[in-house]
Amino acid sequence: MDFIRTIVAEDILTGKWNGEVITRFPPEPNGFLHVGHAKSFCLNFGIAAENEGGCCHLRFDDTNPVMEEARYVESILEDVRWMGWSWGEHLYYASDYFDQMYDYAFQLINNGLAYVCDLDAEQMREYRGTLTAPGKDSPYRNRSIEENQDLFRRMKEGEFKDGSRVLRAKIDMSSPNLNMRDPVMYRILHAEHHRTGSKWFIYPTYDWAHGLEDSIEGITHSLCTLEFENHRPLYNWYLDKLGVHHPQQIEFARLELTYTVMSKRKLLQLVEENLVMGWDDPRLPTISGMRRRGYSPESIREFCRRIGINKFNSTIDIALLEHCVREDLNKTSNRVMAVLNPLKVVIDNYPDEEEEWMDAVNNPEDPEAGTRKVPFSKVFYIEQDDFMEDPPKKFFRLAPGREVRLRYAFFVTCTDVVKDDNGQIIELRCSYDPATRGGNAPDGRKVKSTIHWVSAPHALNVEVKLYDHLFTMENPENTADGEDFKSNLNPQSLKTLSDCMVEPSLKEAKCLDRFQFERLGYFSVDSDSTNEKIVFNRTVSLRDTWAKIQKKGHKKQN
RNA sequence: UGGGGUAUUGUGUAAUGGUAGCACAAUUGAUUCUGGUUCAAUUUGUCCGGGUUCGAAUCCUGGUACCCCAACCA
Repeated sequence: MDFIRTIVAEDILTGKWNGEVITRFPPEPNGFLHVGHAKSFCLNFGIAAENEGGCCHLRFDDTNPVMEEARYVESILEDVRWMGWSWGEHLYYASDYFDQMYDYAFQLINNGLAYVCDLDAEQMREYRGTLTAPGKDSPYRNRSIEENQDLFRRMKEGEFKDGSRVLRAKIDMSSPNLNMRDPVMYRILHAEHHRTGSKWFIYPTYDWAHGLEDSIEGITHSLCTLEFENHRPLYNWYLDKLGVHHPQQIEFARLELTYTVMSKRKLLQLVEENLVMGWDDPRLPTISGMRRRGYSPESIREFCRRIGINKFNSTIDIALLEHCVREDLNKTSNRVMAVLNPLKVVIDNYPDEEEEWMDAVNNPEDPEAGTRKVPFSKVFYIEQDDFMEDPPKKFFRLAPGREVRLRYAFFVTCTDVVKDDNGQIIELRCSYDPATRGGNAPDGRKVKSTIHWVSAPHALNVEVKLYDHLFTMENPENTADGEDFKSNLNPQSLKTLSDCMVEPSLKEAKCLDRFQFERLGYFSVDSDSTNEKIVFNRTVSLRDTWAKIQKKGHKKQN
């Protein structure tokens, strides 16, 4: 149990909130959700679900109309729902509280705790002081309550230009916590809001609004990330001065992952500069990207559970995410045979027009998944990597004179290698043993390897997209002088294979369907698929000990 | 530099004064009609220095390192 759940459990035991647990997930609709957000909403919805009567609100923190768009609201709703969480009746928008917040602000003005300040942004920075030096009081700090009331009302009416005035809390310009040095509560913004339209000319800042949103909704445990720890005294101040419900804020560390970036700002940059295909690019750690790539919600939730919750920055190895998705997909996805880089094979002693339908197990991890028939014929494809003319010691697959098993079919022996004028291998000739039908030899002889295959006349031609890490560096921020994170983009992160062969059972595959291509990895049908051509995304490869052996071999040679 | 946080194997995370455990990664072996899965095993750790105690990752004390804060972003 993590430290936050421990606190919640204690609070229930002591009856701190009358045993209630009300959490919330408060995204700003200024971008798509990523797996870091998943950590947060799995925590919030998770805690609510684990406690009887608990509930978790989904609230859009839409206080800055210049950054926010309705389409982001849509995507966030879809992503949270897809991840398996439901907010029930509890869908809220900060913008629904704008009137209430305005009243609260007036309350502070009436009590001499807030004032309208005419300093511009640069002047305000000068007056704020530095980390070590205290700030100076604004010359407008001691306006009369009446003048503040009048000015603030006129700010709301839209009388003043953007940036000309703000409403500030009157706290302490010499506080060692810079957030307490008379922070801005309202700024003038003549901007169209995606929900309130042109009703407002002033918008609350996050610091003013956020605590109020939690308070209005009766949140008990307000869970947020570490950087807001410094803001907690300010939220406390607002809530105490207003005398309203005061949730308990608890901070935890953001998720960081190796080989990727996790800030909405950077993701936006990649999208806007067309360095990726969009917010749902399968290489991105966005929920929509991971969905498109073939990740299951279950695997992402399991990942979020395993990484834990803490109070210090840490970077999780992306291998853990990959492990979680393999673990889930191994149990749930049906096996099929697909050849990514085809090499034609002809069996000389197999009848020309013959076709046989072999029994294949759909999922050895799940007997319920049943079996299917896979067509076999004289000409088929195998993986180029499954043949070597001059194999090293540890290579177990097909080679001249060697016998291997074709999965669910026959034992075949390579008898000849056909090459083109350039010496490239273009075809293999084999003989087969009819007695091994189904894949077992009656005499009990063994082969070192079983390889997959796809019958040529029955094959479906498809496109496959292979993905690698988006960045070449574990930490993309680790850059040479004068470069930014984009200089670490991996030019090999997407590899498109347009001439792959898959077994005919895949003809009916629908968008987002997941499969294991035997011996290769997990693949999912991409939204770019057409009636003419199915496109598959590789979600993640299978663990590949042969690749490791090869790598080691290379290292030894070099 | 003022303030607020945090330090446990390569990476993450447990242990709340009593054998430093688990997962991922790595390595080895067994099983296997997927070089997959499964199973078994191995390697590596309490930021540093003092103190209290029979006993300290945990308590005290002094250091060190890292993160956050000087947007009218969230």
